[in-house]
Amino acid sequence: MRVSREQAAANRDRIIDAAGALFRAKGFGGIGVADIMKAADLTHGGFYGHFASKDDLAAQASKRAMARAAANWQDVVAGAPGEPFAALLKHYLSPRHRDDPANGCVFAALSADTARSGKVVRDAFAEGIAELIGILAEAIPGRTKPARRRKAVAAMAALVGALMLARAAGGTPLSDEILDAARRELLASMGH
Amino acid sequence: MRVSREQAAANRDRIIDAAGALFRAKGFGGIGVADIMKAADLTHGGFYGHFASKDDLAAQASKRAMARAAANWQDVVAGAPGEPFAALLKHYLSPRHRDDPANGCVFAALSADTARSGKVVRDAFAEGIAELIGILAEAIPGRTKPARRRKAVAAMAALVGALMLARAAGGTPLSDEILDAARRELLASMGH
DNA sequence: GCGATAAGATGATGATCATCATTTTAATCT
DNA sequence: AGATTAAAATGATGATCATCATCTTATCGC
Repeated sequence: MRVSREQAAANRDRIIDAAGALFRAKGFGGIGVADIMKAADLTHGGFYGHFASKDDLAAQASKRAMARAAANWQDVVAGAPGEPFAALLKHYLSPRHRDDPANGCVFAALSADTARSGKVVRDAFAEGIAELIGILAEAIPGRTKPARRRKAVAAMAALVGALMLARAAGGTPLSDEILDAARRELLASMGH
Repeated sequence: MRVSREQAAANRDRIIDAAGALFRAKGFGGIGVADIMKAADLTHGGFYGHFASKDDLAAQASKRAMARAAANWQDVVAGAPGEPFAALLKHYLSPRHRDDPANGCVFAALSADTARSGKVVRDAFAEGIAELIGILAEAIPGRTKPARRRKAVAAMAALVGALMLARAAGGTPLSDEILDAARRELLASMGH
């Protein structure tokens, strides 16, 4: 049952979005092509008309999620002109974000899988991480530019690590403690 | 071909160690029971005589790796009485550690998988994280005890996040930059 | 409008995997 | 020593999965 070109493009879009959420929720290996297609209201058959392989889809879904994250961070920064860094902390280290990995940070969800992937995927991730670091560097106070850059890199690592550990300890008191401690210490480290 | 009780215990030990390395290198789902047994120089058949399930093995291997990590951190701290925190940073955020996940930190390797696992696994991980945080808190300067605890929690998150991102960006210049920036900023945040 | 074409559905295929059953063989117990 | 037992090997089993082949049907180019 052929559909229009626009319909097909919309379908591909839905597949990429569904994959983006499911990969983040369950990992690259934790979800199958058939289930992704089902989540996009399609059957598994059409998959290889849209993508060369599951890895191809993973790459596209990751890139889209990274671009969305950058846009999202830009919005948060733009929405809090006085305290952009504090606003980012509040969003990123919230229980809400911790409890919704499917719609959350790609890096916190898929860095481990990425570390085990090929160079192409790792390069793409490095680019995405660098983009968020750039946004952070703009949102951070600091005397010299290299100092701001260094602080931004370290802050990025702290954000991702705190979210990941909070998720790994999910359901224990430590989970909330990690989010709070990371937020407070990061704020303090920026001359609070 | 039956073996002695000690031999069987040694075999089980080798299985747990092999699993600990392979799980860290490839993730819980990235390696099969048969390959783990092969790495322990056994065939797959005896597996269920030693473990109730693959999950059971994953739990035991994780617990052992966490205990080893705590002992390792204690050793590092004891070996650098003047600057225990700096010594931990140097070990943890080294390219050597980044490039050898199979023998490295369980939390950096398996937190994402753990976040997707059941409450039992998450509780075990929370306990392991808390143990390392305790060691960090002792190695950190700070006026009050709660302040040290808070700094330790945040530092733990920063360490794990930096290692994970450095691995995800492995092979790019950003990877080294992350390790360096995290080390320098963490040192600075402890009154350098 | 008609023929070429391509999207999506249905339904293999072969590989991988966790788990289990059976068999072999050596250690432990009496 | 002989009987018992348990560790490990061999070899299913059924499930899941990525990928591909084929078929149907509606769109698009003319």
